[in-house]
Amino acid sequence: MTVTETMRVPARSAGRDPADPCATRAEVHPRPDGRDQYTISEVVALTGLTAHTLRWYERIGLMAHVDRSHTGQRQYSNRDLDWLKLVGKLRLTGMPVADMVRYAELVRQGDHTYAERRDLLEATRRDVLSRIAELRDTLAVLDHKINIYADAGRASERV
Amino acid sequence: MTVTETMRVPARSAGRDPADPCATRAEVHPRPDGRDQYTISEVVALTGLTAHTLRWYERIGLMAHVDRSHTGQRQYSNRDLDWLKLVGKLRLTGMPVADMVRYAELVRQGDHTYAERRDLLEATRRDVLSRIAELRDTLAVLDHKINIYADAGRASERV
DNA sequence: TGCTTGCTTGGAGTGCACTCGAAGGTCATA
DNA sequence: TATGACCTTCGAGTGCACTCCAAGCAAGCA
Repeated sequence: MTVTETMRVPARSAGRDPADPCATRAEVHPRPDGRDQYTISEVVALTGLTAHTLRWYERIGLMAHVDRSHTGQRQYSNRDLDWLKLVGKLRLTGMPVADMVRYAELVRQGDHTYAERRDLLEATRRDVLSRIAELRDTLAVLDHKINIYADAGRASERV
Repeated sequence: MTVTETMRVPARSAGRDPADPCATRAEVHPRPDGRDQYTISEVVALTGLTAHTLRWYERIGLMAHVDRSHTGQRQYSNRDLDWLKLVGKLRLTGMPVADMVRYAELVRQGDHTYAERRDLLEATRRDVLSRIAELRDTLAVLDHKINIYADAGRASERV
């Protein structure tokens, strides 16, 4: 992978708009080494997503435009990483990408969309709760079946 | 929908092979009205699947061949309905259709596949457990975000 | 007798979420 | 200076799980 640690000084791009696109304010979690610039391959290693998928996320508007170096290469910030972490969680809930894009748009539109964002998140929360209930139910069915097979196994041993 | 209640006498097909394809033995749950024959549109109503999907399930081997009337129309049994219910549960776990087909094949192959079926089910069980854990985790993130928006809302009220 | 409804078939089409390929630019090291 | 690693773009391709279509048969009804 080689991940050449260039670590240039934040040219002028680190000072992003304080009402930033894709993270809830005051929620940026700096990574242990204190850096705030990551190449796409570093983000690949950190998130488990592919570089293709990261570029695609940006193309469809699921991520705000990522900073570029003077040669045009992407430089992801801690804020971007936080956003990707949230996206990862939302993806696990089965939320369609289109809905996540909608949420990203709301974030980009600024503070006056708080209520709508909250509604969206609360609807998702309800979804997650019912998915958990479904899975519990499925677990019960699975356990029932597994027991049947276990009993059958024991019965055939006794023969 | 019209579901013409023909209710013919089980011509000769109800007496299926006791080592039946797609249900664990002694697990047929008769429906309240005591019937054991359903047209495809009745099954659509009972399962929420489309007729297209039901035919497709049969085509790909996710269901054993369904009985036909003398005119070639499908007649689903209670056993088929039980199987569809299990498939529905497995589908909720995110199990790929190909894996469900594999399980259906094992069922069709008879009793000597019990151990393998059980392994498959236990692997699925582990998956379900970890999905539940993931969803709980996501729930925590969601609650955290929702609280932030709620606080922001209260703060702006106070202004 | 014709019309409508509901069913049959095989094959083609759809939507989603990636996933890949081709052509080309930049940079550090041999 | 050239080799290789890494990046860029846009457009096309993939795999999954359906979903639909066209042509045609059977049964009930005016």
